[in-house]
Amino acid sequence: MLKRLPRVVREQQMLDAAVKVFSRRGFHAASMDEIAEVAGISKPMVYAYLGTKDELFLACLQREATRLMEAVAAGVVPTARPDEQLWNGLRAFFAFVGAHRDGWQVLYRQARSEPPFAAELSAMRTRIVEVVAGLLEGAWAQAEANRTAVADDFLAMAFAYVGAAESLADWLADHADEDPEHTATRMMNFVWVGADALLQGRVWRA
Amino acid sequence: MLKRLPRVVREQQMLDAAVKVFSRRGFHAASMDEIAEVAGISKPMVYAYLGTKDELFLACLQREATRLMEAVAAGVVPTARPDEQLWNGLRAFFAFVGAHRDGWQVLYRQARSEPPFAAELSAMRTRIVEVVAGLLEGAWAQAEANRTAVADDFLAMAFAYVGAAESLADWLADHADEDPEHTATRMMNFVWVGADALLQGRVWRA
DNA sequence: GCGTAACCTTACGCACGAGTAGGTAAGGTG
DNA sequence: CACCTTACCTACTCGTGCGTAAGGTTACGC
Repeated sequence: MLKRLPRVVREQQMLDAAVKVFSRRGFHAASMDEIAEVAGISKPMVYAYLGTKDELFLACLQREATRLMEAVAAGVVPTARPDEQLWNGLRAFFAFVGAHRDGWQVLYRQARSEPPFAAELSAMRTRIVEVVAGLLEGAWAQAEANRTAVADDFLAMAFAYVGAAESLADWLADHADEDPEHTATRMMNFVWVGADALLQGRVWRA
Repeated sequence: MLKRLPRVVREQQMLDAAVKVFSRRGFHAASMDEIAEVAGISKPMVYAYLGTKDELFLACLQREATRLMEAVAAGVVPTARPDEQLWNGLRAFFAFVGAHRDGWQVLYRQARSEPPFAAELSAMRTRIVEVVAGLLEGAWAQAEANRTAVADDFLAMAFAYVGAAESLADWLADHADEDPEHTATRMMNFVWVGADALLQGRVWRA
């Protein structure tokens, strides 16, 4: 109607629309018709450019994931101390989520429960968990702790921390007034103080 | 064909089947036909006893939630020290998840992403978060800390801990060889050692 | 200016699955 | 034994939404 636009532009518009609709409705309840309408284009164009509904969702997921990863990577200084790396990473992470509440709250949560995409998401999550586990292991080595630890221990711990971060990201997504910086501080506090105490050999016993 | 069974029995069979199918396929991909088939009964019976698909799912959710709550409540001794209450609660929680991997992994994760049920689940979650926040506040009061804290701080912290626990529950659901007791120990360690250090006034600074 | 390739549309086919109509048989109760 | 209530079935209707066929229109190279 208004203008004929080049493919790359339309594709981004479609992805924007798709993210918005998927996030509002959930994967199944979202209809290709609505996505097309929100994108201001007709349905066959969506199929022509981005493929089937599954492929479209995957494309959304990958775009958002890439952006998130890049945002975090951009915030981190690889030469800094482990705790500062963590701090910078968390700041970038929560800032991103705060700015993309839609994208976060639903794409990641959504993908998790849809069997076809769960694997994809799980793989990304695993990469993050491994990075965090690496940081922990680095800090552990520096602390010259006298206890022994297995790789699985770091992994499980990292797993828990990532879960906590995701949970706080949800909190953030729901509390419009919460400052992402503040959320990052909360997280940093209990992660690092807790981890630090643990690494120094303090253990809880029944 | 085989036997005519009383209503209550059939209802439980149907719920069992529904949980299994919902967990395997996800809410939308699960068909009422398959649920009926797994339950060894015809579809109209499901409608007659448990109502529409939404109502059926809700019934599953509520049954599982109730069981979980009861399992945890049964494990906790209300007169014990806060850390022991937490320990007992966590043990019961992970034991339950370990024994009901199906129910957990999918019902809760599933419900979260389906708009019609998200509210229900969110309410349950909030109740748990508040209990944990209460425990933290109790411990805080006992520690006679000299810093000030707001209710929101405890809530956010509890939120993060619950997220971490859920994350470890997923880990447990995926690692058939992991012992629930061990998972509970992991959790207890970093929650309590971390919280303890925090409550004693140790704070991380940039 | 004219072909052709890229952009874009309307209008459909078709499968799948929620929910129902209408009917059969079992087993208890008088 | 007549009855009625409860358990149970087969066989449909019908909406919804994915994916596509077939055709129109604008821009750009030559």
